[in-house]
Amino acid sequence: MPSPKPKRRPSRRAASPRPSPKPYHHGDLRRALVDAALHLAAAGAEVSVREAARRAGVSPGAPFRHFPSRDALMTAVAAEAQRRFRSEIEAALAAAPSDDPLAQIRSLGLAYLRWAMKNPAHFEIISTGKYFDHDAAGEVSKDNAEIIAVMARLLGEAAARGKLRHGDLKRTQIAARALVYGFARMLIDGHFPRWGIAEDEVEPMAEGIVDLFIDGIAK
Amino acid sequence: MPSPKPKRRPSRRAASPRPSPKPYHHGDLRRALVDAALHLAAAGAEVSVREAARRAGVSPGAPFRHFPSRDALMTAVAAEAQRRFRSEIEAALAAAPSDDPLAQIRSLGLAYLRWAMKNPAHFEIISTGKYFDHDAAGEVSKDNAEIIAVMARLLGEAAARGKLRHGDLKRTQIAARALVYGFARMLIDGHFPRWGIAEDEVEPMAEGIVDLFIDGIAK
DNA sequence: ACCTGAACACCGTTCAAGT
DNA sequence: ACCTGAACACCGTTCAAGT
Repeated sequence: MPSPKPKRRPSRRAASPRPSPKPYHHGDLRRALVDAALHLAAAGAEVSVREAARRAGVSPGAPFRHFPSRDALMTAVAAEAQRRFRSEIEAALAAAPSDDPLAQIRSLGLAYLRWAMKNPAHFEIISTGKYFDHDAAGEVSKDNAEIIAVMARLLGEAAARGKLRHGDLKRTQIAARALVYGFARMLIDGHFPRWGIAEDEVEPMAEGIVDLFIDGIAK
Repeated sequence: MPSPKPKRRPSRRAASPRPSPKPYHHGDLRRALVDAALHLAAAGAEVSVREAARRAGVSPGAPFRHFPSRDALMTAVAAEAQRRFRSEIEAALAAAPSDDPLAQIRSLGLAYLRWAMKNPAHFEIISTGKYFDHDAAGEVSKDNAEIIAVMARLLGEAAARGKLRHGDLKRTQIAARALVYGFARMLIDGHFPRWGIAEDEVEPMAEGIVDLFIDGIAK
């Protein structure tokens, strides 16, 4: 991952000869904290408010001017990750043949798994229910609901064309989601070594289970 | 869950007239700490070494005489939970028709999901890769490997009788595990409300996806 | 308006000292 | 042999005080 280094943004107007190394007003501390948290997570570290503050060059109390709690920060981080996740999935769907719903479902599943494999820590932040207990996380829910809606539409089209063996679309959709969610989670939770699956076998296996599932539901 | 209350075991030899309310030697502090942690988790609380020590009536440093770290305590907790999980699954398998591998696989899947639904916090402790990073957790791995082996045997039998559509048994097994793991995790991570699945719809849905999957792999 | 820095109540963990 | 209790370095969070 090419880590976009902490951008020292030019101060808002005329830059003073020597830009102060620790400006009193940060400019966009909120954004800097979210970025720091994303980098911490991607590096495999625990995300702490204090460490994010350190990375942003501010005092331990400063983040609480922008987020009422650690959970609120993590919710913002999750929203950003979910946004990236969704946009990658939509790109994959756009590249798939638009007249074949099962092929589109396959693309959706593969894009889902590929993103999770490339961004395991961010996937975990999106997935785990530790933050935003209710669905107070409007943005996260919205982006997720969008993916759910796309999948529902694709399943509906497939059913309309007589391509599905099973009539209960909701059940089919939950099973599909459980499959990819479970695979991604097993990866993140470190189960594959115990299953004798080496790192370079994960991606082919991901493809394999998507195909196996689609074969199973297709008529 | 009938909480087995912290057993005040009789002091080792002749009990003094009034048993001291806070005995200096605990008897089995290790066990008491694991039990406390299991109860804390089941109650939805964070498991902390200090809180477990408090529950066991000892000082904050005492647990470290029995566990080198918090992770070591959690590993012991996970081992106990995994043991219970495995024994419930084996009971369910024993009750299923022994001459029908697909029916046994169905029983296995349902027992897996039922235990996870009844013991979400314990399932999470077993599943999450935060503790016992490698497979240093001998007991957990052994009990889990046992379940994996049973499933592999059942799939092998089903294939030998020509009951499977797909020849790649490993792939089929990973897909099956990802399905139940993902369903359990979605429950724990709190995703079902966002999917419009109420609490009393979870169990039928669990059955539904197991049946759908087995239909998909059966010939 | 935004940030500092000290403070508080929590953790995990260590270690001398007690019994 | 096992536990206490103080200590240390961390957290999240609050709040007066600074600019």
